[in-house]
Amino acid sequence: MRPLYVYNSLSRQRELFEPLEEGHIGLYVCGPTVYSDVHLGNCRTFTSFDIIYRYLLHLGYKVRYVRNITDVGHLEGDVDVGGEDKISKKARLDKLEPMEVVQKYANGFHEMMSVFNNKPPSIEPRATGHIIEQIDMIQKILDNGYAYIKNGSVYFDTPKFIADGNPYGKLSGRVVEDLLQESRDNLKGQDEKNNPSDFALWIQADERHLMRWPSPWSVGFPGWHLECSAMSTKYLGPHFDIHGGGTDLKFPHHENECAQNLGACKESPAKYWLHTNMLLLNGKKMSKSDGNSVTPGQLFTGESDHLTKGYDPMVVRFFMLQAHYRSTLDLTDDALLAAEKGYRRLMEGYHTLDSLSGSNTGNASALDQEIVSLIESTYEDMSDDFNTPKALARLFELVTKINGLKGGQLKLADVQAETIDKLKETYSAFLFDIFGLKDESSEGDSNVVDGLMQLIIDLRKEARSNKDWNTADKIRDTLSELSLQLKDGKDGTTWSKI
RNA sequence: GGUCGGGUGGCCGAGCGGUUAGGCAGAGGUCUGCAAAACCUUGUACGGCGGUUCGAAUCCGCUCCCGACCUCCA
Repeated sequence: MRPLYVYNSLSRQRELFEPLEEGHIGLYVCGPTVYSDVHLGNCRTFTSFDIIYRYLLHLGYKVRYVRNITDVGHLEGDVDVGGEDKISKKARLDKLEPMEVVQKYANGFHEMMSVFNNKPPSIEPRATGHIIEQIDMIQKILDNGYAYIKNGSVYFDTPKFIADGNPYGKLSGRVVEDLLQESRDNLKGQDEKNNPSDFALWIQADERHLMRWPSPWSVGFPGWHLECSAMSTKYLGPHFDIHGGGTDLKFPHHENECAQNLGACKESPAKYWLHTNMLLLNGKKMSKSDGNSVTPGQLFTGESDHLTKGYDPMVVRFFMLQAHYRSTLDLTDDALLAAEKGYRRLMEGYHTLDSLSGSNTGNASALDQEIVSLIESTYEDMSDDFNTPKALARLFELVTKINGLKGGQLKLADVQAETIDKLKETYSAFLFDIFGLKDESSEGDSNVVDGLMQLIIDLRKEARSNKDWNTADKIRDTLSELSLQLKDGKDGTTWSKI
């Protein structure tokens, strides 16, 4: 298998990827909390991991991809300052059952994932379906002495954990002394926790809370950080290959996951931690409150002050591919406009390539070697921490070759038939299997429309050969008003939707 | 305030010690009844000031901006 390098947040270095078990990979990604419509930033994160997942599969690994759905335990604000469960709050405000809220937004989330052509994970566990596992894990942490009970709630004891030499702060780069110091400074009398750096594992709930379960400590609900630990352990074991999520989850969520796993199982959950960076809008973080925000829906329809038009989901996906997953990506109308054209060029390249066929079985020429080496580079770039922008650049260089072969600037006779086949295989593998793009132009057009268009094109051709420019231009202009564009080429006229 | 990341040509965005990134826009050209589209070719760059080096966008120091996290966040 081709060597793969990944940037590990834990070591802050690019490392050679070595699975714990030959040929198999356990991948856990923190999923969404389903209390409102999917955020566009979520879409970038899950699309990034979708591409990672797809590439691992393409390399031949058997991947168990676990991505949870958080349907309980995610609080707004902190427990001790009256933080309320996000799902529970939404249910109360909308007068719905919590599970109605969960179902509604989980459905919406799945639809959006499908619109972006993201593959579903192998397992999509929900927090509410794993209350028993979470209670078990809390008990283990208590048994190991890293948690304490206060008024029916259970808290993780960070000072004790640190005092025993455990690496709290390693993943997120926090300095332990600072965390403890900060804790002492901020400690106020009314806090239920012994220490502000402690976090809730189990939260006692009163009758107003809609989602409550019995536990050895109280009727309540689990803390947010715990679910991921419990579910990743259940489905991937206490130590697995890759844990992913957005970089904003590094602290405290992922740091606490590490602590919980160490506290319960004495093992750090993942060998490699991968973090995706944020999506910005016009250079700033998206935020609903100050209006700097675009929903996926608005992006597709163009109904937003930030956009001049709507964009196809595949254009958006292509746009995301143009940046590395660890870099912030700035969404602007100009950038999307550029991405739209680039995406079309890439797809056109695919169609052009499809129409080429090699017949040369002779020796490899310089051009031949150039193409083979570009193919190889595409794989190398992708294997270098999933560098999609670089791999994409190689593909565009191949487009130039493909167009040259089609246009006659390059000689098809110089390229071995075998190379053309390999090029076709690689090109389509990257476009569709790895990058997960879809060829929208070939979808949804019925035979009737195709037939009618061909008839119109034929009639116009007749008019043109009679030098009846009025008729020819009238056809062209009318179709143009219907957003149908005619393209007069050397080999006849083709059409497409604008 | 603390921690971390970043400032690359008109825009987006790779690269991170010597090589053309790539896409879009611009310019020139091919094709064409005209136009559009498509295709080909092509210019422009590394926030500022110092330093290390034969050589720096890439390393070091200072400085100025920007962003993220530190509290729910993908």
